[in-house]
Amino acid sequence: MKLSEDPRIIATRNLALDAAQNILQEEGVLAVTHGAVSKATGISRSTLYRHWPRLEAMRNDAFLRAATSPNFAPMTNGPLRTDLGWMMGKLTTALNETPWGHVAPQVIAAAATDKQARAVIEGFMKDRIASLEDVFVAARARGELREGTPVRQLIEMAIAVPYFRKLIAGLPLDQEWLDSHVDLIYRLATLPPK
Amino acid sequence: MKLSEDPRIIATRNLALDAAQNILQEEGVLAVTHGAVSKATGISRSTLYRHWPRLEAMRNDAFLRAATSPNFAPMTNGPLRTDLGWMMGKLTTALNETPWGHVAPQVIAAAATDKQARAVIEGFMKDRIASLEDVFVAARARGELREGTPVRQLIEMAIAVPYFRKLIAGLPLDQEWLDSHVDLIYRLATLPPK
DNA sequence: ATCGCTATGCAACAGATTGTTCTATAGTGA
DNA sequence: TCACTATAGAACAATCTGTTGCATAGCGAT
Repeated sequence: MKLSEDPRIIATRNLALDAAQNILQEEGVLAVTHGAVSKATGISRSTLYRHWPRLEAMRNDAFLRAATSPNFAPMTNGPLRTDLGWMMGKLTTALNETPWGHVAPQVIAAAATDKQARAVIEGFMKDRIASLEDVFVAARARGELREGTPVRQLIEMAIAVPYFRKLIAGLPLDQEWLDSHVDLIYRLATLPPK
Repeated sequence: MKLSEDPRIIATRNLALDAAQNILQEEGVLAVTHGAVSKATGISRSTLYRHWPRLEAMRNDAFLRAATSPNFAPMTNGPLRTDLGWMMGKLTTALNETPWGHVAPQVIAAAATDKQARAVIEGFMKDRIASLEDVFVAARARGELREGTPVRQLIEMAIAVPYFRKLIAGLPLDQEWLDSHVDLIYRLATLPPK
């Protein structure tokens, strides 16, 4: 058997990372310490040091746990307006209802100095961009997009606004906003040539 | 004379806040402590405690210093495309060349729990939105905008993308990007009715 | 049920950091 | 020159960090 399958290890690890993620989103990266997690969970400090001898590793695991989110398999049956609405709905839900929405600002702040935090963000963004790209590629294959549509730019806009609203401006991502946002992106995508 | 005019106080305060701002952007909010600033500046800890008995106040002063930026007086002579380019250029420059571009992620992360950090962000955003609003209002007065143009939504998009690129995605804000971004916003603003 | 194996809890420790208070020194304005 | 006060520095208890050694309890296998 693999060592990591010992149920005691699993339990300790899960309990610790849940608490770490909590501390991360409520007090910031630097507050995630062996001592703080120990106090929050009842796990003894020495045990936590055994699991994560380097504090950085524990923080990174907390990042990763928060960034892990449900599958983003794109729907590309068309029409574009429908696919777009579905994908943006998924993205909005992830920001609204998973820990990522709360932890992301902390990870972003940590990315200034922490390579692993930056890697977490880049991986996350790459996924989102790829999902939307699939939607646009399928739309183009169906002939819904004219030549020269700035797909990358549209994708960036589609993602930037909800992130900006949620993480930076502190504005809600509700259904009404979502509809008008998707509508604007869609109109931009199907704009006649200049 | 006012106590605060003693040159020793001014000097100590400036030196300390410069260092605090530096630590803020490089190591995060929680790293800004009396001890860290003392070590960075040579100012003795006891002096720093005299200036800011509460650590929170020192951090907030560091936030404010970073968020203070050059005047954003809008240019509203028209045409809209020109005004828009000018304003977005100012916003981009501020993100690229002032401390705000580096400190903002830390302030945003701190805003999760720190009311003053949130106030700093909200004030900053309100300024930016108001500046762009002036541009659109002037354009409407000149008859450049049709009725029903979703100005608030356009402003949000205009601001969201550069913030997203710079703070979240880690992408550059160069001239080429700026031109195509302004172009897209302009086309959206002057879109024919559905 | 028993027996190795090992993860955990607990206590102890040095070193660093924090918040506080005191005194001596040095810069300030009159 | 003189009174005032900001600063530096030292000392202190309290807390936090990183590490180690040992006893206990849970695990899988026989």
